[in-house]
Amino acid sequence: MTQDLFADLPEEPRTETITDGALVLRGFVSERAEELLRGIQQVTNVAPLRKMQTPGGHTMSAAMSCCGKQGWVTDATGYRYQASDPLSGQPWPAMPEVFAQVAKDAAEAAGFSNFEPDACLINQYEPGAKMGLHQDKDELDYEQPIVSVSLGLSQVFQFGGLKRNERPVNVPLAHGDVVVWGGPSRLRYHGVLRLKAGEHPLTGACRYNLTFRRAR
DNA sequence: CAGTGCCA
DNA sequence: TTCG
Repeated sequence: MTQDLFADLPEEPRTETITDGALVLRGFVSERAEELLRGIQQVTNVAPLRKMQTPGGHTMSAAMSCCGKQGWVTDATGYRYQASDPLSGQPWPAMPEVFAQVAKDAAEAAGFSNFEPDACLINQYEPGAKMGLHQDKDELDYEQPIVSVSLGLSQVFQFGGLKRNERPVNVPLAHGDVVVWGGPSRLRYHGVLRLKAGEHPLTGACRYNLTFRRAR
């Protein structure tokens, strides 16, 4: 007869606090990952991933697309949310059902009830791609949290302070992890370090990040 | 106003 | 590597 040696041990903590109002939900979407990846495929078939230009005239290293009522874009004009894809002039693809559900569930698990995102930014990181420290501040209502889903290769997330000069903490994020931040942490600087080369059985040589926001 | 990039 |  086999004994369950772990039966009496406390369950592995699945939730980690980064700061007040910022949590990592480890493996929160593991079982819905393939469905999420199919959603990414559907969206990017219509609104292709593209590397956008910063207002300063530089090309971002992460390729981006969007779905939902609003999409985040950057070009020479600046950062903004807009309802249409500048590549096609068409509305962004609708947010797949599973996207909205995952975002709501994760926000709820982190203590933010009734989160209804109207924007989902899809970031694709290939080896060498990164995202410098920045604040998400193009949204109207800072009472609404940010929900960030990691799929594929692991990448180091940096979570800093309300000022750029505060040293960020490094948080390695793996496939299936979700980060939720809001409240006093809503405007904290954050970013990701360069992606290291690797292979993931579901995504190959890249990482996807879904960032859910209430833009309006 | 620039800017999730870049330089010193 | 940290800084603005």
